[in-house]
Amino acid sequence: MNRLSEIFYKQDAVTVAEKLLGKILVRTFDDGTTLRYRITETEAYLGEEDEACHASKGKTERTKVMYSEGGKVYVYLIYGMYWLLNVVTGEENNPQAVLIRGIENIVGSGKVGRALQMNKSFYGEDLLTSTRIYIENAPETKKVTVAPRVGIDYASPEWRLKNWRFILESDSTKE
DNA sequence: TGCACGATCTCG
DNA sequence: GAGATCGTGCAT
Repeated sequence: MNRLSEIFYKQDAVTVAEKLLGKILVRTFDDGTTLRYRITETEAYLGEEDEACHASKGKTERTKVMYSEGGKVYVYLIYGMYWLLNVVTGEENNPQAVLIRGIENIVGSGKVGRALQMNKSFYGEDLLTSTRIYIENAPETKKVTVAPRVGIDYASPEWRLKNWRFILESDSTKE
């Protein structure tokens, strides 16, 4: 096992979002089944100033985990139906997170949450110590495409147009 | 205590 | 193009 370190998660969300591409998301279930997927698409949400970030509304029951130091899981229910998986990044009291939008063969944040059977019990889960979900290191990747984030039309152009969505093209593992 | 809405997906 | 479906946040 080669689990990503606390140092990795303490970087800012934009950096972590790009570096997470190609890393291995590991999910182990109660029956011992383990799923391992390469992360293929992410989005960064950076601080209270970022109008697209849930923390732009300040610290609430839902967003408080983003105020902890990097390495925690932030999950939330969207449209009453899908649990979206995020990774908290940065230092304590600097609310940031990276949304996992896609993993191998599963494109779409809602589908990722469903495939990994996310639920509220994962809120605040520690990726550094958890046995049921964590992320393993993997070689750096190339051919990363950037694009604006999705589903945040409510944000002003300054934030809506930032290229904080990162997509790993297929066959782009370095070496 | 109530109500509007959302970092989505699927079907038609 | 619209419906499914419900916790959260803020107004009442």
